[in-house]
Amino acid sequence: MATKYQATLTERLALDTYIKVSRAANAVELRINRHLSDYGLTISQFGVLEALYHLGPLHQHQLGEKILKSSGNMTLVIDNLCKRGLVKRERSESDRRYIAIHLSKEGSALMADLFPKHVEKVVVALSPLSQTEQEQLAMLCKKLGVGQLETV
Amino acid sequence: MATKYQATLTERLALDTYIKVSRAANAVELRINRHLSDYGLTISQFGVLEALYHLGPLHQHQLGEKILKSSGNMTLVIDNLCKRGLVKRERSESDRRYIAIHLSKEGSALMADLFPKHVEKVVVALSPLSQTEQEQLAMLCKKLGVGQLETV
DNA sequence: CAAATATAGTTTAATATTAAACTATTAAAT
DNA sequence: ATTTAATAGTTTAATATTAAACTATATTTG
Repeated sequence: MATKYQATLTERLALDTYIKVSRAANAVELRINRHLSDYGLTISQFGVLEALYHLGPLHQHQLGEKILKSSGNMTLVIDNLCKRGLVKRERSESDRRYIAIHLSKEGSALMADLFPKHVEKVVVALSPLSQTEQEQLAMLCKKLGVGQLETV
Repeated sequence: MATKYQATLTERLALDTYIKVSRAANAVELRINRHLSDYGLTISQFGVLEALYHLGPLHQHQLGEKILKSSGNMTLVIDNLCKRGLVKRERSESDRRYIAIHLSKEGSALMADLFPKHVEKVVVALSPLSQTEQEQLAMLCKKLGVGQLETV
Protein backbone atom coordinates (compact mmCIF):
# COMPACT_ATOMS: atom_id res chain seq x y z
CA MET A 1 0.00 0.00 0.00
CA ALA A 2 1.55 3.26 -1.11
CA THR A 3 1.75 6.14 1.35
CA LYS A 4 -0.50 8.83 0.03
CA TYR A 5 -0.02 12.56 0.44
CA GLN A 6 -3.14 14.27 1.88
CA ALA A 7 -3.50 17.33 -0.35
CA THR A 8 -5.64 20.38 0.37
CA LEU A 9 -8.18 21.62 -2.17
CA THR A 10 -5.81 24.35 -3.39
CA GLU A 11 -3.03 21.83 -3.76
CA ARG A 12 -5.23 19.31 -5.55
CA LEU A 13 -6.41 21.96 -8.03
CA ALA A 14 -2.86 23.16 -8.74
CA LEU A 15 -1.59 19.57 -9.21
CA ASP A 16 -4.53 18.69 -11.44
CA THR A 17 -4.09 21.78 -13.60
CA TYR A 18 -0.33 21.27 -13.87
CA ILE A 19 -0.74 17.64 -14.95
CA LYS A 20 -3.37 18.52 -17.53
CA VAL A 21 -1.29 21.36 -18.98
CA SER A 22 1.79 19.11 -19.20
CA ARG A 23 -0.06 16.23 -20.78
CA ALA A 24 -1.92 18.38 -23.29
CA ALA A 25 1.26 20.20 -24.31
CA ASN A 26 3.09 16.87 -24.64
CA ALA A 27 0.31 15.20 -26.65
CA VAL A 28 -0.08 18.18 -28.97
CA GLU A 29 3.66 18.52 -29.51
CA LEU A 30 4.16 14.83 -30.29
CA ARG A 31 1.19 14.89 -32.64
CA ILE A 32 2.31 17.99 -34.51
CA ASN A 33 5.95 16.94 -34.75
CA ARG A 34 5.39 13.32 -35.78
CA HIS A 35 5.83 14.23 -39.45
CA LEU A 36 9.24 15.84 -38.92
CA SER A 37 10.85 12.41 -39.27
CA ASP A 38 9.70 12.44 -42.90
CA TYR A 39 12.18 15.29 -43.34
CA GLY A 40 14.80 13.66 -41.12
CA LEU A 41 14.46 16.43 -38.54
CA THR A 42 14.15 16.40 -34.78
CA ILE A 43 11.97 18.81 -32.81
CA SER A 44 14.89 21.00 -31.78
CA GLN A 45 16.31 21.06 -35.30
CA PHE A 46 12.94 22.21 -36.58
CA GLY A 47 12.79 24.85 -33.84
CA VAL A 48 16.10 26.30 -34.99
CA LEU A 49 15.08 26.31 -38.66
CA GLU A 50 11.72 27.85 -37.79
CA ALA A 51 13.29 30.69 -35.81
CA LEU A 52 15.73 31.45 -38.65
CA TYR A 53 12.94 31.18 -41.24
CA HIS A 54 10.84 33.82 -39.48
CA LEU A 55 13.48 36.11 -37.99
CA GLY A 56 16.47 35.86 -40.30
CA PRO A 57 20.01 35.14 -39.06
CA LEU A 58 20.48 34.94 -35.28
CA HIS A 59 23.52 34.19 -33.21
CA GLN A 60 23.64 31.01 -31.18
CA HIS A 61 22.84 32.57 -27.84
CA GLN A 62 19.72 34.22 -29.29
CA LEU A 63 18.60 30.91 -30.80
CA GLY A 64 19.02 29.20 -27.45
CA GLU A 65 16.83 31.85 -25.83
CA LYS A 66 14.20 31.57 -28.57
CA ILE A 67 13.82 27.82 -28.36
CA LEU A 68 14.70 27.53 -24.66
CA LYS A 69 17.75 25.29 -24.90
CA SER A 70 21.20 25.49 -23.30
CA SER A 71 24.21 26.83 -25.17
CA GLY A 72 25.84 23.38 -25.09
CA ASN A 73 22.82 21.81 -26.73
CA MET A 74 22.63 24.54 -29.37
CA THR A 75 26.20 23.71 -30.42
CA LEU A 76 25.26 20.10 -31.14
CA VAL A 77 21.92 20.81 -32.82
CA ILE A 78 23.54 23.44 -35.06
CA ASP A 79 26.46 21.08 -35.78
CA ASN A 80 23.98 18.51 -37.06
CA LEU A 81 22.09 21.06 -39.15
CA CYS A 82 25.41 22.20 -40.66
CA LYS A 83 26.20 18.59 -41.53
CA ARG A 84 22.88 18.44 -43.35
CA GLY A 85 23.77 21.62 -45.20
CA LEU A 86 20.66 23.36 -43.88
CA VAL A 87 22.39 26.17 -41.98
CA LYS A 88 25.74 27.95 -41.99
CA ARG A 89 27.82 29.42 -39.22
CA GLU A 90 29.42 32.83 -39.80
CA ARG A 91 31.65 34.43 -37.20
CA SER A 92 31.19 38.16 -36.67
CA GLU A 93 34.18 40.22 -37.77
CA SER A 94 33.40 43.07 -35.41
CA ASP A 95 33.01 40.83 -32.31
CA ARG A 96 34.61 37.41 -32.69
CA ARG A 97 32.69 36.01 -29.75
CA TYR A 98 29.54 36.01 -31.88
CA ILE A 99 28.65 33.44 -34.53
CA ALA A 100 25.63 34.18 -36.72
CA ILE A 101 23.58 31.24 -37.93
CA HIS A 102 22.08 31.57 -41.42
CA LEU A 103 19.60 29.39 -43.26
CA SER A 104 21.24 27.98 -46.37
CA LYS A 105 19.42 27.83 -49.70
CA GLU A 106 18.60 24.20 -49.01
CA GLY A 107 17.37 25.17 -45.57
CA SER A 108 15.12 27.89 -46.95
CA ALA A 109 13.72 25.53 -49.58
CA LEU A 110 13.05 22.84 -46.99
CA MET A 111 11.26 25.27 -44.70
CA ALA A 112 9.21 26.72 -47.58
CA ASP A 113 7.99 23.19 -48.20
CA LEU A 114 7.70 22.09 -44.57
CA PHE A 115 6.30 25.09 -42.76
CA PRO A 116 2.86 25.13 -44.46
CA LYS A 117 2.51 21.45 -43.55
CA HIS A 118 3.49 22.24 -39.99
CA VAL A 119 0.84 24.96 -39.84
CA GLU A 120 -1.75 22.49 -41.11
CA LYS A 121 -0.80 20.02 -38.33
CA VAL A 122 -1.10 22.78 -35.74
CA VAL A 123 -4.55 23.82 -36.96
CA VAL A 124 -5.78 20.20 -36.87
CA ALA A 125 -4.25 19.57 -33.43
CA LEU A 126 -5.95 22.67 -31.99
CA SER A 127 -9.30 21.98 -33.70
CA PRO A 128 -10.91 20.26 -30.68
CA LEU A 129 -11.16 23.81 -29.30
CA SER A 130 -13.37 26.56 -30.73
CA GLN A 131 -11.85 29.89 -31.71
CA THR A 132 -13.03 31.47 -28.44
CA GLU A 133 -11.59 28.58 -26.44
CA GLN A 134 -8.25 28.89 -28.24
CA GLU A 135 -8.16 32.60 -27.39
CA GLN A 136 -8.97 31.81 -23.76
CA LEU A 137 -6.32 29.11 -23.58
CA ALA A 138 -3.71 31.44 -25.12
CA MET A 139 -4.55 34.16 -22.62
CA LEU A 140 -4.37 31.82 -19.62
CA CYS A 141 -1.09 30.29 -20.77
CA LYS A 142 0.43 33.68 -21.41
CA LYS A 143 -0.52 34.76 -17.90
CA LEU A 144 0.85 31.53 -16.46
CA GLY A 145 4.07 31.64 -18.48
CA VAL A 146 4.77 35.30 -17.71
CA GLY A 147 4.05 34.58 -14.06
CA GLN A 148 7.02 32.20 -13.89
CA LEU A 149 9.36 35.17 -14.06
CA GLU A 150 7.68 37.16 -11.34
CA THR A 151 6.79 34.77 -8.56
CA VAL A 152 10.17 33.96 -7.03
CA MET B 1 15.28 38.72 -45.69
CA ALA B 2 13.54 35.56 -44.56
CA THR B 3 10.63 34.25 -46.58
CA LYS B 4 7.54 34.62 -44.51
CA TYR B 5 4.54 32.33 -44.54
CA GLN B 6 1.25 34.25 -45.03
CA ALA B 7 -1.03 32.70 -42.42
CA THR B 8 -4.81 33.02 -42.29
CA LEU B 9 -6.53 34.20 -39.11
CA THR B 10 -7.41 30.61 -38.13
CA GLU B 11 -3.83 29.53 -38.69
CA ARG B 12 -2.40 32.48 -36.78
CA LEU B 13 -4.65 31.80 -33.80
CA ALA B 14 -3.79 28.08 -33.74
CA LEU B 15 -0.05 28.81 -34.02
CA ASP B 16 -0.23 31.47 -31.33
CA THR B 17 -2.15 29.21 -28.96
CA TYR B 18 0.18 26.27 -29.58
CA ILE B 19 3.27 28.39 -28.91
CA LYS B 20 1.83 29.82 -25.71
CA VAL B 21 0.76 26.40 -24.41
CA SER B 22 4.20 24.93 -25.16
CA ARG B 23 6.09 27.80 -23.59
CA ALA B 24 3.92 27.95 -20.49
CA ALA B 25 4.16 24.18 -19.98
CA ASN B 26 7.93 24.31 -20.47
CA ALA B 27 8.44 27.28 -18.14
CA VAL B 28 6.25 25.78 -15.42
CA GLU B 29 7.89 22.37 -15.69
CA LEU B 30 11.43 23.78 -15.51
CA ARG B 31 10.46 25.97 -12.58
CA ILE B 32 8.80 23.17 -10.63
CA ASN B 33 11.51 20.63 -11.32
CA ARG B 34 14.52 22.85 -10.67
CA HIS B 35 14.80 21.58 -7.10
CA LEU B 36 15.01 17.92 -8.15
CA SER B 37 18.76 18.28 -8.60
CA ASP B 38 18.97 18.82 -4.83
CA TYR B 39 17.87 15.17 -4.58
CA GLY B 40 20.03 14.05 -7.50
CA LEU B 41 16.96 13.23 -9.58
CA THR B 42 15.99 13.97 -13.16
CA ILE B 43 12.46 14.81 -14.27
CA SER B 44 11.80 11.33 -15.64
CA GLN B 45 13.24 9.67 -12.53
CA PHE B 46 10.91 11.76 -10.40
CA GLY B 47 8.00 10.84 -12.68
CA VAL B 48 8.65 7.14 -12.11
CA LEU B 49 8.97 7.56 -8.33
CA GLU B 50 5.83 9.69 -8.23
CA ALA B 51 3.77 7.14 -10.13
CA LEU B 52 4.94 4.32 -7.82
CA TYR B 53 4.40 6.49 -4.74
CA HIS B 54 0.74 7.11 -5.62
CA LEU B 55 -0.24 3.87 -7.36
CA GLY B 56 1.95 1.19 -5.81
CA PRO B 57 4.01 -1.28 -7.87
CA LEU B 58 3.58 -1.11 -11.66
CA HIS B 59 5.23 -3.02 -14.45
CA GLN B 60 7.49 -1.21 -16.85
CA HIS B 61 5.04 -0.93 -19.69
CA GLN B 62 2.45 0.68 -17.40
CA LEU B 63 5.04 3.15 -16.12
CA GLY B 64 5.94 4.08 -19.68
CA GLU B 65 2.29 4.74 -20.42
CA LYS B 66 1.86 6.80 -17.23
CA ILE B 67 4.80 9.11 -17.86
CA LEU B 68 4.63 8.97 -21.66
CA LYS B 69 8.07 7.51 -22.38
CA SER B 70 9.20 4.69 -24.66
CA SER B 71 9.97 1.21 -23.31
CA GLY B 72 13.65 1.61 -24.21
CA ASN B 73 13.87 4.80 -22.16
CA MET B 74 12.06 3.21 -19.22
CA THR B 75 14.73 0.50 -19.09
CA LEU B 76 17.48 3.10 -18.67
CA VAL B 77 15.62 5.35 -16.22
CA ILE B 78 14.71 2.33 -14.05
CA ASP B 79 18.28 0.99 -14.30
CA ASN B 80 19.52 4.28 -12.85
CA LEU B 81 16.92 4.29 -10.08
CA CYS B 82 17.91 0.69 -9.20
CA LYS B 83 21.55 1.81 -9.00
CA ARG B 84 20.48 4.47 -6.53
CA GLY B 85 18.64 1.82 -4.52
CA LEU B 86 15.36 3.72 -4.89
CA VAL B 87 13.39 1.02 -6.75
CA LYS B 88 13.55 -2.74 -7.23
CA ARG B 89 12.69 -4.93 -10.17
CA GLU B 90 10.71 -8.11 -9.53
CA ARG B 91 9.87 -10.49 -12.34
CA SER B 92 6.39 -11.96 -12.27
CA GLU B 93 6.32 -15.71 -11.60
CA SER B 94 2.99 -16.20 -13.33
CA ASP B 95 4.00 -14.38 -16.54
CA ARG B 96 7.74 -13.98 -16.97
CA ARG B 97 7.35 -11.29 -19.58
CA TYR B 98 6.31 -8.87 -16.83
CA ILE B 99 8.65 -7.10 -14.40
CA ALA B 100 7.03 -5.23 -11.52
CA ILE B 101 8.80 -2.12 -10.26
CA HIS B 102 8.57 -1.45 -6.52
CA LEU B 103 9.61 1.55 -4.48
CA SER B 104 12.31 0.51 -2.00
CA LYS B 105 12.29 1.71 1.62
CA GLU B 106 14.79 4.39 0.64
CA GLY B 107 12.57 5.34 -2.28
CA SER B 108 9.51 5.66 -0.10
CA ALA B 109 11.41 7.74 2.45
CA LEU B 110 12.76 10.04 -0.26
CA MET B 111 9.33 10.56 -1.77
CA ALA B 112 7.75 11.18 1.65
CA ASP B 113 10.25 14.00 2.05
CA LEU B 114 10.23 15.25 -1.53
CA PHE B 115 6.61 15.10 -2.58
CA PRO B 116 5.26 17.77 -0.18
CA LYS B 117 8.00 20.08 -1.45
CA HIS B 118 7.01 19.27 -5.02
CA VAL B 119 3.39 20.12 -4.24
CA GLU B 120 4.50 23.44 -2.75
CA LYS B 121 6.40 24.27 -5.96
CA VAL B 122 3.37 23.40 -8.07
CA VAL B 123 1.07 25.64 -5.99
CA VAL B 124 3.51 28.57 -6.29
CA ALA B 125 4.02 28.02 -10.02
CA LEU B 126 0.25 28.01 -10.64
CA SER B 127 -0.41 30.99 -8.36
CA PRO B 128 -0.43 33.62 -11.14
CA LEU B 129 -3.85 32.17 -11.98
CA SER B 130 -6.91 32.41 -9.75
CA GLN B 131 -8.77 29.26 -8.71
CA THR B 132 -11.40 29.85 -11.43
CA GLU B 133 -8.71 30.39 -14.03
CA GLN B 134 -6.95 27.18 -12.99
CA GLU B 135 -10.22 25.28 -13.36
CA GLN B 136 -10.75 26.84 -16.79
CA LEU B 137 -7.21 26.02 -17.90
CA ALA B 138 -7.56 22.43 -16.68
CA MET B 139 -10.84 22.02 -18.58
CA LEU B 140 -9.43 23.47 -21.81
CA CYS B 141 -6.29 21.36 -21.62
CA LYS B 142 -8.26 18.20 -20.92
CA LYS B 143 -10.42 18.89 -23.97
CA LEU B 144 -7.33 19.61 -26.07
CA GLY B 145 -5.44 16.56 -24.81
CA VAL B 146 -8.34 14.16 -25.26
CA GLY B 147 -8.88 15.62 -28.72
CA GLN B 148 -5.46 14.39 -29.84
CA LEU B 149 -6.77 10.83 -29.82
CA GLU B 150 -9.90 11.56 -31.83
CA THR B 151 -8.95 13.93 -34.63
CA VAL B 152 -6.95 11.71 -36.96
C1' DC C 1 47.59 49.96 -18.96
C1' DA C 2 46.79 45.83 -16.42
C1' DA C 3 43.69 43.12 -13.89
C1' DA C 4 39.17 41.65 -13.16
C1' DT C 5 34.77 40.63 -14.95
C1' DA C 6 31.47 39.37 -18.36
C1' DT C 7 29.89 37.08 -22.52
C1' DA C 8 29.83 33.64 -26.55
C1' DG C 9 30.57 29.24 -27.77
C1' DT C 10 32.83 24.48 -27.00
C1' DT C 11 33.80 20.34 -24.56
C1' DT C 12 32.95 16.80 -21.18
C1' DA C 13 30.35 13.52 -18.56
C1' DA C 14 26.10 11.86 -17.45
C1' DT C 15 21.46 11.03 -18.43
C1' DA C 16 17.39 11.18 -21.46
C1' DT C 17 14.96 10.01 -25.58
C1' DT C 18 13.54 7.84 -29.77
C1' DA C 19 12.98 4.19 -33.47
C1' DA C 20 14.11 -0.14 -34.81
C1' DA C 21 15.73 -4.63 -34.20
C1' DC C 22 16.24 -8.02 -31.06
C1' DT C 23 15.29 -12.02 -27.31
C1' DA C 24 12.13 -14.27 -24.28
C1' DT C 25 7.65 -15.52 -23.09
C1' DT C 26 2.71 -16.18 -23.54
C1' DA C 27 -1.65 -16.44 -26.19
C1' DA C 28 -4.20 -17.44 -30.22
C1' DA C 29 -4.98 -19.83 -34.40
C1' DT C 30 -4.79 -23.87 -37.14
C1' DA D 1 0.70 -30.23 -30.93
C1' DT D 2 2.67 -26.91 -33.88
C1' DT D 3 2.80 -22.56 -35.94
C1' DT D 4 1.76 -17.82 -35.90
C1' DA D 5 0.95 -13.58 -33.58
C1' DA D 6 1.26 -10.63 -29.74
C1' DT D 7 3.44 -8.63 -25.69
C1' DA D 8 7.26 -7.28 -22.30
C1' DG D 9 11.61 -5.76 -21.91
C1' DT D 10 16.55 -5.09 -23.78
C1' DT D 11 19.96 -3.46 -26.89
C1' DT D 12 21.77 -0.46 -30.42
C1' DA D 13 22.67 3.77 -32.77
C1' DA D 14 21.78 8.38 -33.09
C1' DT D 15 20.44 12.61 -31.23
C1' DA D 16 19.03 15.59 -27.37
C1' DT D 17 19.72 17.69 -23.00
C1' DT D 18 21.78 19.49 -18.89
C1' DA D 19 25.43 21.42 -15.64
C1' DA D 20 29.92 22.53 -15.16
C1' DA D 21 34.38 23.52 -16.69
C1' DC D 22 36.80 25.28 -20.28
C1' DT D 23 38.86 28.66 -24.17
C1' DA D 24 38.58 32.91 -26.60
C1' DT D 25 37.21 37.51 -26.85
C1' DA D 26 35.43 41.95 -25.28
C1' DT D 27 34.22 45.22 -21.59
C1' DT D 28 34.71 47.27 -17.23
C1' DT D 29 37.24 48.65 -13.28
C1' DG D 30 40.97 50.60 -10.71
